[in-house]
Amino acid sequence: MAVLFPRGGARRMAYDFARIEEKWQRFWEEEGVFQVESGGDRPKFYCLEMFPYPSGALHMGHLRNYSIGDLVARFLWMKGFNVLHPMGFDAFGLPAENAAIKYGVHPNDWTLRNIDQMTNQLKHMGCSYDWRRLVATCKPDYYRWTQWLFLQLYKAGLAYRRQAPVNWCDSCGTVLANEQVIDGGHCWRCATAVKKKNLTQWFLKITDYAQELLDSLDDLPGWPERVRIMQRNWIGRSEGVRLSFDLDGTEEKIETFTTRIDTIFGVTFVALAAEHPLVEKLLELASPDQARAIGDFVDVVRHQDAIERTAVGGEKEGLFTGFFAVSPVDGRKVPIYIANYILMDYGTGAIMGVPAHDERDFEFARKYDIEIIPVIRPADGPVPEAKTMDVAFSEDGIQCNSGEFDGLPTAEALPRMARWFEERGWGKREVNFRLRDWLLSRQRYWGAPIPIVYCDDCGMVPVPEEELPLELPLDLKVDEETRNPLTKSDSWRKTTCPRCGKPALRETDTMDTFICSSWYFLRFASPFTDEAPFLKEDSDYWMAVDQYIGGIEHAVLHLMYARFFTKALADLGFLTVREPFTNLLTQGMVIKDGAKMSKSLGNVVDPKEIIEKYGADTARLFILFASPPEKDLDWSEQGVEGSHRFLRRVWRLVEENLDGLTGTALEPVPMESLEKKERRDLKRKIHETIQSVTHDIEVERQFNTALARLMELANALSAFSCADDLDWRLFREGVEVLLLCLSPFTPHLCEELWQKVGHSQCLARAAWPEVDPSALVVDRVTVVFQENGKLRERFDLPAGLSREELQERVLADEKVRARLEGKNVVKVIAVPDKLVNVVVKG
RNA sequence: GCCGGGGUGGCGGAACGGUAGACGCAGCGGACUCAAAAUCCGCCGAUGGCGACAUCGUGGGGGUUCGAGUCCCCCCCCCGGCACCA
Repeated sequence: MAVLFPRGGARRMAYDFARIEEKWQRFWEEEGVFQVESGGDRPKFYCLEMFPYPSGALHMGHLRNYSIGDLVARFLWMKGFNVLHPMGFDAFGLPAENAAIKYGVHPNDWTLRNIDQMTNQLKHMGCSYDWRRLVATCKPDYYRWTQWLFLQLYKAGLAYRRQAPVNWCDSCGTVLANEQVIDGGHCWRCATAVKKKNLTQWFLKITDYAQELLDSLDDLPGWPERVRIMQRNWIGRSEGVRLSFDLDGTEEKIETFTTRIDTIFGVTFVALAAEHPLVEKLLELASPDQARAIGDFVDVVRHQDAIERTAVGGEKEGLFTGFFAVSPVDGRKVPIYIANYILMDYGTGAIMGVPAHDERDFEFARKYDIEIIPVIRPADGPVPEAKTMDVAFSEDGIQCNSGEFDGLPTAEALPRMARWFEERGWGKREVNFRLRDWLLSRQRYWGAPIPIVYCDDCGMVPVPEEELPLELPLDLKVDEETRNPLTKSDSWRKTTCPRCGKPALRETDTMDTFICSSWYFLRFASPFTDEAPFLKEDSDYWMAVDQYIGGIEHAVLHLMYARFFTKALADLGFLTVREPFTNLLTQGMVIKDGAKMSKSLGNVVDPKEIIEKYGADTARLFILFASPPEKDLDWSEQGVEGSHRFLRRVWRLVEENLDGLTGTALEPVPMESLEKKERRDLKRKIHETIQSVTHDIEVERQFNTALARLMELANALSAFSCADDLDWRLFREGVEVLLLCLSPFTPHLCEELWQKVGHSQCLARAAWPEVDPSALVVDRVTVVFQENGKLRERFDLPAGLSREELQERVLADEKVRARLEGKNVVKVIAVPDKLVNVVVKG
């Protein structure tokens, strides 16, 4: 302890976190400490956390997300940046409707009440948000601009309506975008198995940006590699050749797509998806019996479960149509099948079957006894025997049975044969993507209405921009039967055509809420304007988001959509940047008892209770200390207590030494004027702490190790005893560095203690401490002596000894000499300030 | 199957190719107390030894190196993503 019995012996105050936290939250708010404007001398920094859905209460994932964000925002302000750190609510969505059905509350009331509650909770966390900039996507002054942006995309041809087989979730009562179907065909929200339905829906042309979305992933070195890989997988680019086969005896052509044009000489069949348009043609051309067989088969396949049909290892089923296709390269006639494993969704909905070199085609050919022709052999082996093959040979190899291409390795054959095809006009090189257009319609009430009117004479007519927002009527009742009351409301549906004035009908679907969250980060830059969704001067100043923080679950949802929006808005001239988020941090989950916290497992810990019991500072400290941010975090009540204990020790460290601290000059003592070891050690510790904490936060984003260093500093300060004024000056320097560096983690406690030691300026707006390089000078080091790399002795030696000097001094030591007695020393390795390793033989 | 990320004390987790286990939690011993809580001090990878010490130890097996948790090769296990995508 610095002082056992504090001077004056006055009764000291206990760490009353509730009082302190309330006091400083009020102070920050009343003084407008965290309000920021664009411009000024400081470089800008935009720190953003994924905004929450207003479910009613914060959960641990939020607590973690926002603790990390607030740490970054506060740290960077102290480092000299002009930090934009806003918060809002992703407020449209299904839970509000479910609550309406269950509790008889209107979704709007339910949502607004939850926003109030959660805003309150966020304020109790002590986060440094500029609350003036709050946005809620369900409010007309926000969705007005969501609708406006939709119309801009519509005008640009990026929003369109068409009929397509789409994903339908029975439980949610709406369609879903492809990204929202996970785990082999389940709804991302409720895990219900989705169905395919043929519906006319609104889409956004995200596929226009597929190539750029893929390419510019390389321009995002600040993103975790795994997120970029997930997006790359999702976009699923593949290069190949589109080629057509003639339908024998007709003028019809069958378009196929292949990435393995090098296997063209091995084609032994052609297969069509059951939904392929050519199937209709075949029905016309076929004999009545054949037509019946085809019709029956197609019916069966079309009714097969979508998931089952696209699952690996699913039973392949096909039917020979009785027709033949003609191969363009050699005029061979091969049978045409309809097969359940061919997807109309991908490529052309028809394939060339090469069983020798494709696993799926192989399985199919064996089942239906189709010929197999190997055209590639392994580089180091013979041509596979068609009769005895038991798996397809799908690797690279050497061409054979391929005419003029025989002997070429795959890597060469592929481009050459593609060129050959193009030259002869048989096919065209083509790039295919797995990414599909974004289905944005939702058959739900609680969302932003799609601002389109359908007129018998004029067709689709956009609602005029000056009439926006097209407000969602709040006087409709949401219940189980009328899932989307807009469809039953004449006052909503019946309108007049904006173009011709005749009676017309409104669109009753609303927008996917991911649309709302695809541009909210832009609104934060211009939250007050009613002229535009955002002002270019603001977005030019603030964008891109320098640090974005959120859960990995949005790797291919929100994060892909927001990238698409940013690019589209840039092309429309509204934005300069083409990528919204420069650096991305994906935090791990909060785990308890080895499993994700969930109601069904009953292992949920409510942040509210933790904050009430221990305070926000303790909750934040624990969550930042228990694990590095990207890893999952194991919740431990004992760990929370440990964090609380640490804060009480910091409190006492200041409180019990208050007289000494305030009775001394606020003037750091330079290292040069310190001679005593204890003083030099403490001075060094203080500056080493600044150095490593800064590095851990700024470069490594390892907040847990930063805290470990701060705990060490606190321990060192506790162990230091002050005898004279020089000691107190040093001690005070240490305490202030501790408070400054700890403040982004536990801001309330640090503000309070900062004030106690005599500062009148708010700590949140103080400057981050600077490292004094002269204080980092190391006097003595521990050098180890090793025998064949094994640790034998330790020595405390002056730092900076030369290689030779070090070796000499260590080898001269009595214990070392005794150890080496009679041994044959082959080699000595000396590393200054580290070790001396002796290689002995025998 | 393909692509990522992991595997270190009882637990969460640290370690520029150079003292493995920082920091914390739990545990053990002690101080203070009538007692408890709180707090403080000490110990805390395993095995053997009273001890100084010794041996082993970062999923398993090889290798490179004076020296490997860290680099290379092979294998096992866990987590995540994609997957009948032509």
